[in-house]
Amino acid sequence: MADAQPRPGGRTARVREAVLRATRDALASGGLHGLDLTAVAHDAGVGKTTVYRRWGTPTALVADLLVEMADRAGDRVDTGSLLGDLEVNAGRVQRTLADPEEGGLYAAIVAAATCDARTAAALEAFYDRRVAVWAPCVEDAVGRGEVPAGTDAAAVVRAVSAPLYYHRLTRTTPPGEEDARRAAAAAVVAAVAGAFASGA
Amino acid sequence: MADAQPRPGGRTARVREAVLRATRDALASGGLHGLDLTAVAHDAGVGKTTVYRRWGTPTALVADLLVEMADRAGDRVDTGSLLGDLEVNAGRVQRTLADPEEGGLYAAIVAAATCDARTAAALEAFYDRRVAVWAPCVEDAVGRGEVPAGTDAAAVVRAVSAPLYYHRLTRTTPPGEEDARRAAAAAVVAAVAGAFASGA
DNA sequence: TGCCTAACGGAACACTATTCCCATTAAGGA
DNA sequence: TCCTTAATGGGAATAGTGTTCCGTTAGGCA
Repeated sequence: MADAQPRPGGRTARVREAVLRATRDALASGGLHGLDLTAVAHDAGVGKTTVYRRWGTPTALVADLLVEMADRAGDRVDTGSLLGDLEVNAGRVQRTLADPEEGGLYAAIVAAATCDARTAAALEAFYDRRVAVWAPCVEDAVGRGEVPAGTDAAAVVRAVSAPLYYHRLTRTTPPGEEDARRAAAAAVVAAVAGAFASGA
Repeated sequence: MADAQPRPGGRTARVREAVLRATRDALASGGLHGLDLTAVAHDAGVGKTTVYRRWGTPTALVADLLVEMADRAGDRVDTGSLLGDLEVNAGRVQRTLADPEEGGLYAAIVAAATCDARTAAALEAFYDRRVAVWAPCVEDAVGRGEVPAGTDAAAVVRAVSAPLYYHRLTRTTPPGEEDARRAAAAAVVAAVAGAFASGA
């Protein structure tokens, strides 16, 4: 997104990395409300003019952070069964959301996306990439005959994350391991029953 | 929450109503970012000092709005089957979230809750009330033998809303009727299979 | 190695959000 | 009906935040 720069050399790259790290820390600890560009610039050790010129608004900063985060998305696993794969996925999502810092970061990013269309587009792209990484689990399950052909793999993957995010965003206690197991189990059962088949 | 006032008579109540209405409109059209207390006061036809004195912050305004919204939560339905009941529920949630104004309002409220603990508590209370209204659908289904005894009714109700909210918050296109049907169907299938049983 | 220019950093500037002050209004009770 | 006082409303003062200017630094290239 911001990589087509005429001079993306050493200093520019270092500044971006430092600013995004400071942005990440600020979001994790103070949420979207605590994202002050002046403070971010100070924590990153760069002039605030630089932050204003290159990003301009808090939400643009979040959008760029999402681009970087997408580059670090973890790989899928292959346990041999859909339930096993999705339990691993659900566990990772649950631990991320339950962690005070990481969970706050994700909540703040979702909040930022509600305030700005570009950030919303970046968030969608971020989850599209994560879903694309895990969708093969479902496709493999189709190949093994675990779930019906025509199953919407992306929908199944999203069905695992959905209750965990919903829990994190609408309740004051974070989701636990039990919630993760339920999320995976419910998604698998529904997928097996054909609830995510495109024709149904 | 703000009802134990020494003099909650006519004027005070009218001011609160007008301010909350203006808050609702501002959130629906401009999101949390567009919630300017001065503008809210002007639109409500009250002095800005009043808004600052009684509420103080945008998130406090949202928290009070949630108290009022909880008082207007719609009733459950009784179609005679769990799937029928939850399809109605899912349809209402989906239409609410897909509506540009209403959907924006809910997204903004979720965003506000990520910024402030009191607002988060109000949001949780709001959904607790809505879940409590619909949980009897699941309990009735247990009574009819549709789903196993020991099923966590609240979890089933939340499982219907979760994918619709997740969709609204993480994607740029709103959830559609097909998503609502899938959400209800998946929740029912999972509940029938015992995925929401407390023991499992 | 040295030039050219993009990118950066510090400080002044402009603007908006918030609070303070005090006159005015209208609940609630005798 | 009148009195007491909580609550409101408008405007000025203040604080805090966002924006811009301009000199300095350091990539990129010959």
